[in-house]
Amino acid sequence: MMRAMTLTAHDSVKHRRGEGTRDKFLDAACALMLRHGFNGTTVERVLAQTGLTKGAFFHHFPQKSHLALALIERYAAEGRESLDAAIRRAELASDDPLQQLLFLQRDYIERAQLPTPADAPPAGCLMACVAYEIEEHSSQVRGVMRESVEYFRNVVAAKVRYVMEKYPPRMPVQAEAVAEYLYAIYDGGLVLGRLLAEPPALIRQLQHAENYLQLLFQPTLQQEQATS
Amino acid sequence: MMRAMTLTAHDSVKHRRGEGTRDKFLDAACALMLRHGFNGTTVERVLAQTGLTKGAFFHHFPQKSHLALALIERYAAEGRESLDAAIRRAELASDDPLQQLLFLQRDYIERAQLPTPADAPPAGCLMACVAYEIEEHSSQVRGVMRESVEYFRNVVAAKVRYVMEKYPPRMPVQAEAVAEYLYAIYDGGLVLGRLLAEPPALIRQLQHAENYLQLLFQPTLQQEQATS
Amino acid sequence: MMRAMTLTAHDSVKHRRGEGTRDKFLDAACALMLRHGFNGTTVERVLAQTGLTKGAFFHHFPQKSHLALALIERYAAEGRESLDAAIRRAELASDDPLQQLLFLQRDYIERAQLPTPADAPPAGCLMACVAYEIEEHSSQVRGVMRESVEYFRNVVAAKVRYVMEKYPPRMPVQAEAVAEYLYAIYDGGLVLGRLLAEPPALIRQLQHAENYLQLLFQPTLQQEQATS
Amino acid sequence: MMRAMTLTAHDSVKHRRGEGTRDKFLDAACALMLRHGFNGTTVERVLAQTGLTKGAFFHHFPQKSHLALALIERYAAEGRESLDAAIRRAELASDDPLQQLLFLQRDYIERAQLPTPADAPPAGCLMACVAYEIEEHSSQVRGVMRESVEYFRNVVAAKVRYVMEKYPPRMPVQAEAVAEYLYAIYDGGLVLGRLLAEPPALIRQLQHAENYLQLLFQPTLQQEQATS
DNA sequence: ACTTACGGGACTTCCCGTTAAT
DNA sequence: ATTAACGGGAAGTCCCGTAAGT
Repeated sequence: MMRAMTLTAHDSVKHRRGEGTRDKFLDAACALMLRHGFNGTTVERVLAQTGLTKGAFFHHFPQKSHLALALIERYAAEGRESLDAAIRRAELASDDPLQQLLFLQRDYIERAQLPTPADAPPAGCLMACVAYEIEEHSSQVRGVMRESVEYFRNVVAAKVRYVMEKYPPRMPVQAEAVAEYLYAIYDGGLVLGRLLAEPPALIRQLQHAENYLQLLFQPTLQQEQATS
Repeated sequence: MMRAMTLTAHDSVKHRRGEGTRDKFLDAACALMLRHGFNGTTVERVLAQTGLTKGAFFHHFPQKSHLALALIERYAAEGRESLDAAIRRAELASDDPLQQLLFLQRDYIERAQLPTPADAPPAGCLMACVAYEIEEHSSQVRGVMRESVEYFRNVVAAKVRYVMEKYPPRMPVQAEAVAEYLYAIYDGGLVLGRLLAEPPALIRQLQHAENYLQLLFQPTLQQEQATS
Repeated sequence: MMRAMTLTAHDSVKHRRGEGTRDKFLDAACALMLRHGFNGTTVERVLAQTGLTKGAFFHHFPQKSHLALALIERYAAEGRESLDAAIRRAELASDDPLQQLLFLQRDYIERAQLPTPADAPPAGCLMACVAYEIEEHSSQVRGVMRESVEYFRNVVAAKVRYVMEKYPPRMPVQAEAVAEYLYAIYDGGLVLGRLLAEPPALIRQLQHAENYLQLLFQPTLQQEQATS
Repeated sequence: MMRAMTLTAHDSVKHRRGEGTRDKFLDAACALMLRHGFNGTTVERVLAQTGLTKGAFFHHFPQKSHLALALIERYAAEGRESLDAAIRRAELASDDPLQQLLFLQRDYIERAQLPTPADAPPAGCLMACVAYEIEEHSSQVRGVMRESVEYFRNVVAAKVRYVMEKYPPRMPVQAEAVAEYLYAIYDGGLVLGRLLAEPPALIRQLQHAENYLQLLFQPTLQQEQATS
């Protein structure tokens, strides 16, 4: 969640022989998951997508559940990196915490607007996908997902706290809850985009979240914002 | 979405022989879907839950996909009824469109707070569940889902338009987008509740949505609201 | 075997209520058998063809095997009647036994040449059909089939014996074997017609059989015959 | 058709791992087909016969229909080889085309007389078997069958043409039709053997076919032949 | 590291047959 | 006599996983 769906190959410098194969599996499985869910992503389908063979698959993932875990771990790591990078960009752009927070939100909006290849799977959150087949997965997978959300919440909540110190909110809110909310509206927007078969629905939700941040914290609220 | 998960038996007055059986299947399948997803909801599991037999299942649902369609159709119908009833309650409670809208939102919050049986599946939206296995499902299922969201959006947007006529929004917004937003934050909250394994997370999101409505439309904004 | 495939309704005078239904089942099952074999003729397919329901089927045939038996018995009875009628026609046409035998064979050829409706199943012998799934059937069914062949053989062999008394065969043959042979070439022709997807193949075989009878018995063999 | 049922193992010199398994399936399936037909030849029965597993079966035949095709293709290939070998033997035995043709026919008769193991399925033609469940099979299977018959017809017709050049037939016939006839009487004899539950019935039909060839072509017809 | 053959079980589908009701 | 709901099991397909081989 909260970052553009990037299925592009990793840029790891050192490729042990076979690392590429493993990533091919992860890339294919990720795309299939967003189309068919986890149980619908059969090993055979992954093999068909990659052109590799069963032996190769089970060499890298002794159990299919290992694939799910690796997928979620990679997805969580990408999410953290994506957040950290966006925070850095925001902090470079302004010294004011509110401007940084708004910059962060706009950054996510912009990335959500990037064009996607025609054959890309419908936009979606791999974790939400797993969350809706939750009892098919191990507690380890659930742990990674929870920690991933908590990481986002903690990092963003820290920023929100700075904002709240400087800009008293118009309504009583908690920093963690605001951070969570930004996560929730992103995932909610993705679901809505799928239900309506209309990916831009996500953008509209993210803009409401930006509105909310401004209404909550912006002291002088003139009509300087543009909304679609 | 946007309503408590009600798996209670139907109260239709007169059952043709076999209607009860069909509903038993739907009830069990609904609960299983929210735990395992559609592919994880094997017919065998449904039979184990209901104590019925394969013959009975196949009699009512010649293909397993027919179960998915029936499930989604029933869920959509319940959602519409739930919305219509909540709208009626809101209109009885006040004559002011903004108060009605806020009442509606609080109504959903209260229903989300109702205690659930210990063996209930984790809170979730059946449509979101299907949306994350989207390519396993027919276009008919997708159509029912889209129409269901559109119904919610249209009904709520009508109400929002009345609000906007009387209470000019502090930021430029569109009625449909606001209605959509209420849907999205509900589904996003459900996903978040699952990712954190913490169902009350949904409540916090719904309250932010209420905040947003107030900040947008309420002319005199004092500190009378409660936050968790 | 050895008669045109007649699937037309029976002309029984007295129809007890339900007799029509039973015959509908038999007609539909007969056509399906010649397309799909016995195991491929599922009860559901018969129901789809007839528009009747399962209860009606099992009312008339407590087991599916009863259908097979009824089918074979009806087919055997029709075969006997068909033979008896052809024999009568032959005996009316000439007093000479050889001419009668040749008339009989030409009668079968003519009936095999009758046009068939476009939606008729490919020409075939219901008994051959059953014979190729032989171990799926009861000994009772096998008995009816054997007796049916024996009836044909005995009736025709009697005629062949008269021929042999008057016209000593050019090669030593037995009356029963000649009768059998006429049966065999008919069924072989049907198989060939199916293998080549070319129904007229049957006619060519029947004409060879006629040739054989002439070569065996005809004292003065001039070139009065026409062959295709 | 027109050759003894040989289910003996292939004598290919070098087996890739797994070829033996595939042939085991084909051998077992062939025997079961002749007893139960294709639909009666369940995969489970094949497994019971071979002692192999479902996984192995599905590995070699992704669909059951692929088994049918493989079976028919192997059967057709064996039929061609069998015919070619018999033709070679006939051409070694005599220089006279008529003697060769008669030798060929007697060759088939002799092979049909070979004793069969007690547990062998009733004599039958795999193609006739499929032909009587024709609509259960793909057009590819039908094509292989038609080509198989055409091969036999063309090869034998070529020989018959030589005979006709040297020995003008007593009745006007076509070479192709005579070749077809030899095929038809073989398959008809097999059906008759099954209907009478009396395998030797086939031999009697084949001898009539031999008679026919002699009556048609043999210039001086003495009583040197033996009949059963 | 990667391949092919295989093992074996689960799942959907299909089918024969029964039963309660009319 | 005929229907719909249902029972229950078998069939074909699919799929995860193993293992021997290269």
